[in-house]
Amino acid sequence: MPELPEVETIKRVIEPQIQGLVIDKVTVKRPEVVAYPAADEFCGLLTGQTISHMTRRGKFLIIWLNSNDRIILHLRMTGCLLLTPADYPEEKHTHIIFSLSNSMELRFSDTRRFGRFWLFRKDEADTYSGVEKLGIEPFYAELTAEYLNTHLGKRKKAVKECLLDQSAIAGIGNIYSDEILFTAGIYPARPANNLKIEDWERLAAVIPERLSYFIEVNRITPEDYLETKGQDYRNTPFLQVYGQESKPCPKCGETLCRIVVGGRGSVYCPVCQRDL
DNA sequence: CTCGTTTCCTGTTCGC
DNA sequence: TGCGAACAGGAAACGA
Repeated sequence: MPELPEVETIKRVIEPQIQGLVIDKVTVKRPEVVAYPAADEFCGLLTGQTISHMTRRGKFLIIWLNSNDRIILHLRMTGCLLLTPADYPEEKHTHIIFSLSNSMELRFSDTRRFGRFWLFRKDEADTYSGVEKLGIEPFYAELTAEYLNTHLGKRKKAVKECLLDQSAIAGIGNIYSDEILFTAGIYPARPANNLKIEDWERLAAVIPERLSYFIEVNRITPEDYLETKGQDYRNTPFLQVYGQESKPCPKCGETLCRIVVGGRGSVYCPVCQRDL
């Protein structure tokens, strides 16, 4: 489940290795993975194009071409991008292969097939992918207590659900919402309209701090990334609460609890994150 | 605008 | 040991 830190890691690993390469051929094995345009058109339009650079927006990756056409992709739950030699063993569930001019291949695999690709021409409006609906990037200066209070402070739903709302803040998923709320000392199921300005202030500070921390500890070399099939950089040793149910709280030693908030499993410390 | 529900998918875990 | 059921979850689509 790549969230902002993992997507940023993938960008940092892949981008330097594909810049300036030409896409010689595109093979789509699962047409439904290409959301727009039709898969054959997707292949046709990309063949022969040169890769300029990559950017990230929330959990989306954008591969820019010299023509200013752009590939947009979302990895969703199990999507994975891997740059491999052409003769490298193919991962199960590989759905798209970009054959590149240095005889390497950029491969997209996705067990659960939730991940999607879009391709937009230069100046073509993106009304499909959802990028346009995203809220602010967590590292932008606009992420202030005032912004959070204005956009989320009147909502009745749980603060955790608000953090997961991509149209408010882009890039936070289930793992890092739990981590952020733990660091901020806020109970995940607490209604957003119950938070005080001090709570929003803590969140405004903790959100970029936690995300940049996890990007930092995520650092991985291209060699290790390929070696581990793009799977083993997931911060597991650094998570304080996510997946740590019934283990002791790293701050106070109390046993961590698990509840379901908005349909998502949520782990928290009943002492450090008291319900008010 | 906001809310809850359903859908998409397969690998893993769980209960009997 | 083996089977089916439940679970995991990002985000769109839907109805209210």
